[in-house]
Amino acid sequence: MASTQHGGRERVPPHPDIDTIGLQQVLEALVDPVRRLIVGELYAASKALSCGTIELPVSKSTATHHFHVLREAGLIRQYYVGTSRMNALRREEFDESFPGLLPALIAAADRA
Amino acid sequence: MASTQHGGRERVPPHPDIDTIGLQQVLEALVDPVRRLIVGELYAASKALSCGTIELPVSKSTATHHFHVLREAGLIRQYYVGTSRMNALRREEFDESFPGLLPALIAAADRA
DNA sequence: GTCAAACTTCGATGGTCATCGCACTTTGAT
DNA sequence: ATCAAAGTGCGATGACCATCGAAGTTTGAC
Repeated sequence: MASTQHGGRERVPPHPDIDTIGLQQVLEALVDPVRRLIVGELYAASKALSCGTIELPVSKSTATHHFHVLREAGLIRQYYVGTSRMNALRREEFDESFPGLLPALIAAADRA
Repeated sequence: MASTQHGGRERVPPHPDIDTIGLQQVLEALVDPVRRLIVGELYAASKALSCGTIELPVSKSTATHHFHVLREAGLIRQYYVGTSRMNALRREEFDESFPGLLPALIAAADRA
């Protein structure tokens, strides 16, 4: 009865324009260590990774929440491949709006 | 009866070594907009400012709390001059431990 | 010594957020 | 058509934190 082929909600919610995102939102996203872990993995991989590929110290539902926050903050792009949800860092776009921020954070994380 | 000339607690608590400070602590400090406002003012002033000099949209007791957090995160140095508590950004020290982070944040804030 | 100025400290309060388990959906394979 | 895999959505819960007012402290001025 229900829609089988994306009749209702889109499978992946819309991604925000980076212009509409403020520093506050970005920092709120990146202040969480689990989310920084995700960003770090995506940064290191330099390619899209499925949610399951990234090992996180939290439950699946919590992980979903974190990916959601990162998407809303303009940090990652998400799309489906089969049953897997892929995540890619919006590296260049983000760098245009917040120059130097991501590299500085990655460097600080690596130094530790 | 009580100590008049710093007999008990020090007037200004000790400042942490920047080496002992992690990225997590720094981000927790800078995620608050009021604290970023303080940092921004100190950055722009390029000199120490008393607490009262910086206009903040919060009560005095809350302001005290924010300065406390910034000090603990290694971002500012505090000392007394008379009854005024002065605050100076630990700009160069901080830059050594977290290169590029402060400039990136200031730039992002200015862009808005 | 008295007073005001400039902060600090203390508790209390309220809101926000990370976390979880469980039920549900969608997809691909058998 | 079944089944397993991969995530999502939904309360509920607990912790943390920004905020305030009121009382206290320290200093400089008169």
